[in-house]
Amino acid sequence: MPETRTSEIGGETANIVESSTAAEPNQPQRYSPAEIEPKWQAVWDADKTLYAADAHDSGKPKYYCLEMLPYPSGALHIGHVRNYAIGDALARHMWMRGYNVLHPMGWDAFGLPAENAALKNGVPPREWTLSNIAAMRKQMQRMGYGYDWSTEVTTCLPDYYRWNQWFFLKMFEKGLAYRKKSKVNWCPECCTVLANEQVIGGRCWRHEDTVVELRDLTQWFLRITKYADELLDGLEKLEGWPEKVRTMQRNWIGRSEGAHVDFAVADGDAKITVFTTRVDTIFGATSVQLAPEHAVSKAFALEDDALRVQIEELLEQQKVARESDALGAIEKHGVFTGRFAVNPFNGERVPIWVANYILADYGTGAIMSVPAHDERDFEFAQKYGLPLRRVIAPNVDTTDLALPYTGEDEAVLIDSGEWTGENCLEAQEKMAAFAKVNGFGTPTVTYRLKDWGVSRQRYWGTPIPMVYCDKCSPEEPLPVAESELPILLPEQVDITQTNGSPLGRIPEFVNAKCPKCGGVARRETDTMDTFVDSSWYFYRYADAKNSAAPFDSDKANYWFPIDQYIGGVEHAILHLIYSRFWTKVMRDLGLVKNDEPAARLFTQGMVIKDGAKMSKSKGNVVSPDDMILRYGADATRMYALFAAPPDRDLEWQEEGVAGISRFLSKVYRLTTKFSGVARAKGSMTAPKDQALLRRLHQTIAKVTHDFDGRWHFNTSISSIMILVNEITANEAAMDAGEISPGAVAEVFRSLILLLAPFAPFFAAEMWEELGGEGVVFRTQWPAVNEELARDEEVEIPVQVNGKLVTVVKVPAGSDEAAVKAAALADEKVKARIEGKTVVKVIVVPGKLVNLVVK
RNA sequence: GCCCGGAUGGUGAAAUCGGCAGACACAGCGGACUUAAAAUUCGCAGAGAGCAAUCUCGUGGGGGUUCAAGUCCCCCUCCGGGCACCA
Repeated sequence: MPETRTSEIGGETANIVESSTAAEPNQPQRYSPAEIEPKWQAVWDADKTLYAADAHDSGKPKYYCLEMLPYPSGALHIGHVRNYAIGDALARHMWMRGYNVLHPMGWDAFGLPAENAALKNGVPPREWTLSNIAAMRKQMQRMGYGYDWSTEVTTCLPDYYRWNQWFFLKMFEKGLAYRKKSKVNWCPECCTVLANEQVIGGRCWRHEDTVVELRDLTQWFLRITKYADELLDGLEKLEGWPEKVRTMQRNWIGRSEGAHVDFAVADGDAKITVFTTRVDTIFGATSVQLAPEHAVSKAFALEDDALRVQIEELLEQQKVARESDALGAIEKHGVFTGRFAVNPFNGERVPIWVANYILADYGTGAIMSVPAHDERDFEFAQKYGLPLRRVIAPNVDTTDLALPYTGEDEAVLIDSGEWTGENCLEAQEKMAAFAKVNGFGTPTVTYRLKDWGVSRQRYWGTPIPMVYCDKCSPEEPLPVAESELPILLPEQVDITQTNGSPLGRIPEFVNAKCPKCGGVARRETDTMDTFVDSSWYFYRYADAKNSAAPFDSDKANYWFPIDQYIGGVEHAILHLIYSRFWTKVMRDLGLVKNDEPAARLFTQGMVIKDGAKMSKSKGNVVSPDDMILRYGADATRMYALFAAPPDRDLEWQEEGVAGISRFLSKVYRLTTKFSGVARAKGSMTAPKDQALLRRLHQTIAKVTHDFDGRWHFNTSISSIMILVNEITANEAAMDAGEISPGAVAEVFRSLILLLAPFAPFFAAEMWEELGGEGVVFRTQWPAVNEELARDEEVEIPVQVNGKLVTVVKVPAGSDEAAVKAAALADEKVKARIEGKTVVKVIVVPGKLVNLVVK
C-alpha cells in the first residue's frame, strides 16, 4: 500500500547492550531467540515449497489469506509487524487445520517517495526501490512470516505493470477510460494531480500541511461511476466486512434520489435544469440559484459587466473556502441576476440568483430555492429578504410547525394545485413522473462519487499506453497496439525539474509511431496513479509468472474471492473501493466470476506509543529491529497479538514484550526439562493426570474457537498462559512421577502446537526438542476431547436478592433440584434467610442460584 | 448536523447467549534464593471502613426493564473516525 502519512523508519539502530536472554555457558537450557530464530530461518529459507500452496486438485479446501502489500519504504514499521502477525497466525492455523492456503506477499513499489529519495540522495528510483524491497523482504523473513515468495509481485517491474497498461487499453475500448478537461486536485508539493479519494480534508493524503489547489487540466479518468449502484448495493452483501468500512463507502458513494426539473429562462431560449430531492416542495420555490460557474451564470455575465464582477467575487469566495476545507462553513452570498425563470409546475416567474454556496460539480450546479422547507434556502432567503411560501404541512398532531419545516414522512402538500393533499413521499414520485411525461424533467439519481482521475504528472509510475497523432487523429488519443506492450518506463530520467511530466523531457520516449497512420506521434507522458497497481495485485498472486495474460482465469476462479483480507482502516475508501471497482470490470471482461474481491475484511487497529500515533517528529517510533534484538521475533509478534484485540488500537509497551519473552522462557524451561518424559510417551493412567488434561482440552477448545472468526488472540494467548500456569502448579507432581508419561507427552505436544501460529521459531525448536515428526505448523491442529475437557465439579454462586452470598460446589451436570438443595443446605445461606420467606428460587443450571426472600 | 466505533483497577485488558465484574499480563509491593544485584521463584494487590470476621461502594452520567444489567431499552456527556450548505 502507498504509505498514508506514515513516516519511514530507518537508518538509526540503537546501541543495545547484549540481550539478557542470550545464552550463558553455565545454563545451556536457557531460551535464546538470538540462536533459535536464525537457525530455523535458514532451514525455512532453503525450502522453497514450505509455504507454497498445493495443486488445485489436492482435495483440500482452499483458503486465500491476504495481508495488504506494503509500500517499500525501506524498513518495516511496527504497524506492519502487527498486520502480518495477524495474517501469519491465521495462515499457519489454517495450514494446521488441513486447508490449502495461499499466503503471498508483494510490493506496492511505484510512487512518489522513490522520486523524493532520488532527489535527495541521487539514487535512481528503481535502484532505491529494489534495494528497499530486498531489505524489507529480509526483515519479513527474520520475523518468521510464512509467505510463498515464489508468487512475489513487484508492481514497478514491467512484467507486472504491462498488465496495468493492458487493462487500461481494455477499459479504453469499453469506454471506461476516457480523457476530459476538468477541475482537478493539484498538490503543489507532489507536483501532480490527485484523485478525490486522495484529498483528505482539503489536504494532500501525503502532505497533511499542504492545501490542495484546483486546476483545470485534461486528464485520464476511469469510469467508476458506471458501477456506483453496484458498488453501493454490493455493500449489503459484504457481511464479512466491518460495518464501519461499509458505512464509509456508502457515504463516499453518496447516492441521492431526486429529480431534474427544467426551468425556462424568461425572455430567452436558455433553460436551467435543477436537481432536487424534494420536487414535492416545488410550489414553494421562490427563486432559482446557480453556481457561479454554471453556463447560464457565465452567459449572463457576458451581457452585464457589473454582474460579471460580482459573480467572479462569488467564485473567488468559493475557491478560497474550498481550498481551506471550509466549504461547509462558507458565509452565504448571492447576487440577483435581474432575470427570471419559469416554474414549469405552476408557470410562475421566479428570480434567478447566483450564489457562492452552489457547487458546479454536484447535481446540475443549479437548485430551486424553497425557503419554507430547506434550512439553507431559509437562511439565504432571510438574509436577502426573499419570500417564504409554505407548501408542506405535517398530517399528524405536532408542535413542529415553525419554518423551515423539513419533514416528509408524515406530511402532505398544501397550496400545490392538483397535488394538494398528497403525501410528500408519494408526490415526489408522481411529480417527477409528471415532469417526464410533460417533457420538462425526469426522475434521476445523483452521486457524490466521481470518476477516478488516474493521470499523474510524475515519473515513477506505469506509463499510460496512449499516443497522440496530430495528423490522423488530432481530436482523439489513440491506443497503442496490445502487441507493443509493455510501454517501458525509461531508466535514465531527470526528475529534478518540477514543471510538467518528467517523461515529457525524454525525446526517445515521447516520439512514437502512430498506430493508425504510421507517422510521427507523441506518447502520453503522464503515468498512472499507484492505486491502479494495488487494485488488482492480489489476482496476480494466483498466477504470478504468467507472461501471456494478467493471470489465468481458472487459477483466479479457484482462489477467489479472497477468504480473508487484512489491513489498515486507512484504506477503507481509497484502495478498497478501487479494487472492488476493478474486480467488477474484470468480471465484465470475462476474466473472473466473483463480484467482489474479498469475502471477509479485517481492519486492524493502529499501533500507538505514549498515547500518540508513532512518528519521527514525535520521537516515539518503535523499531522492530530493536525488538528482535532485545526479545526476538517470536516475542515481538506474540506481544502484538496479546496486548489488545487485533481490531483495537494497541499501545506499545516494551515491558509487555519482555513479559512475553519471560513466558516463552518459562515454556522453554519446562519443555526441555520434561522432553525426555514426553518422548518416552507410554501410559496415561495416573490419578493426577485428569486435572492437567482437563485444562489442556479446555485450552484447545478456547484457542480453536478464537480462530473461528473472532480472532481475539489476546484471549487465546492468555488461555495458553493459564495452561502453562497449571503445568507449573503440577511441576512437583511431574518431578515425582505422579503424572503419567503419556499425559506429559500429550500436554507438551499440544501446548507447542497451540503456540505454533503465534511463535513459529519457538514452536519449531520445541517440536524438535519433543521429538515431533515433520514440520510443526503442518502438523494436525490438536482436537478437543470434550469428555476430558468437562469439569467434574462446578462452583455455583448463590445470591440472595441478587447479592452474592456464597459459592457452592456441585457435581457437573447436576439438575435444578440438586443445585437448589445444595444452595439451601449451605450454612451462610441458611443464616441469611433465617426468619424470612423464600418467595422464589431461580436456578440457572451450571450458572447460578438466586433466592428471592422477603 | 448525519452516520459508525468507543469509555471497565495505577496500565493493557477479560467477562463470546442477561447470571461470581476485573481472567491473563504489565507496572507496583512483600517473602525466598544471593555477600549483593540481576535472573528465578512464592505471595499480595478495585476503592473505602474495620484488629478481624465482615460491611459499603464500584464498569463515563441519569432514568428504566428484570429475580439478576458492563451486557437490553430511553436520555445525556466525553473521546476516536467518516460524510457534510451535496440541493
